[in-house]
Amino acid sequence: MKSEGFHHGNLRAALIEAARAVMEETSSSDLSLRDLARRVGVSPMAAYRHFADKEALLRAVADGGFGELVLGMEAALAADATPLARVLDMGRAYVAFARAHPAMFDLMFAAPVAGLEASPDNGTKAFGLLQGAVAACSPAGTPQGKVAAATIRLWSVVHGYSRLALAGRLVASSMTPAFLDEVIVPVIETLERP
Amino acid sequence: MKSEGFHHGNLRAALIEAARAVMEETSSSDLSLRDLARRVGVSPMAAYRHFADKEALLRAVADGGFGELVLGMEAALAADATPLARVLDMGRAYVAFARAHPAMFDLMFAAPVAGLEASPDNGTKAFGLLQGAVAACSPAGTPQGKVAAATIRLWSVVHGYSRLALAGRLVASSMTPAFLDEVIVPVIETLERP
DNA sequence: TGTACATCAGTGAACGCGCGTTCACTGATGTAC
DNA sequence: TGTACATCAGTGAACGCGCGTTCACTGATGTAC
Repeated sequence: MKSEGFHHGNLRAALIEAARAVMEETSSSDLSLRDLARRVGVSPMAAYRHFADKEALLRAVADGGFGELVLGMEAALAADATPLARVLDMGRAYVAFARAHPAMFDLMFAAPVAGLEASPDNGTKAFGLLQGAVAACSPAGTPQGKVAAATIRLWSVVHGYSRLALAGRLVASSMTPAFLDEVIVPVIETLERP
Repeated sequence: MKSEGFHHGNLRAALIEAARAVMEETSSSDLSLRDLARRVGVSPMAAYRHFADKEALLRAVADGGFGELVLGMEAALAADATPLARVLDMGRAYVAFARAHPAMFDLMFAAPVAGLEASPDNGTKAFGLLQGAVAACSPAGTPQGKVAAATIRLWSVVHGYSRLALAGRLVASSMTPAFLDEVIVPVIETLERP
């Protein structure tokens, strides 16, 4: 039994979870360290035991978001039989994630990330998943550059669609699942072409 | 001769221009009304003579950004002979704008815009330009829904590519003009297909 | 088995800041007569 | 041609707020002997 005393137990996780909760409530990625501490029932300074500064906390929250996105994409991977169906479902999962968690999605791509090659995060993992799925669709012997371009083409289309939807730039009739498929499918069909 | 006295002359335009300048300097879309007033040499309250509140100022700045984007897209339209080349160049212009003015691009798509159908802005105009260019590529008699999907497909790909680049999610080799073309061109080729 | 003590994980007050906006105001401008 | 006066476009001080972070600190924990 965990005592409810001086020591919190798992403050790090609790802060990250609080951040997630705030974003769901407010649909905004504006987070305040003080507010998170308040919600967890801890003094503002307690956060500094677990994170160097606010920026580090936010990066941890964002990485958690990417982790969740990866789970969704992996589920899509597992659910389908053909490579093309897998890619389509991954794209759908990507957009579904963005629309279900708009503030988190915002945070994940908010700050320009530096040194990503040196220390890959869950975002890198998500990209890797997509790249693998795209490669599986490409004819044997397709040059690596073509696969890279196809991956970014697909990522761009689902990412851009997500952001336009969240920014309120798409009318309602452009946000149905059927319409999304109409947007994505022709891009996927470019994968098999020589 | 404009007196340098009590009255500023064109404070509204000056504030918008200051916002633009701050964003170029800082590469951030974090703007403070007080800071803009300070730069223009005016008291913070003077801004309220021209804008209802900070939000309204930001919307005006963003609309100016969309206006500039429209200019770039119109230049692309005028510069090419074939419908397909026009669309490609518009896509290039879109990405070039985003990369040249990252903070402005951020601001333009920052807040979810409401009531866009009731009062269209320059963003709507940009979308209209793209839609027209896409329609010009489509075979005669292509149903309106197909044109709409194709437009959003293209918009999504250039928008998503821009954002991924700005977020630091693309490696350097994926950000060359040639690579961008490799990303866009297959999407444009989907336009002519039945 | 008991206890001294290093370490861990918090507290709490305070600092300094800059923000958006309110309020009541005043100097400059231009127009009607 | 001169002037009264409404309107326009600013001023300037203040409010109340919440923020990230500093500093010095203390209570809880667990381990070596």
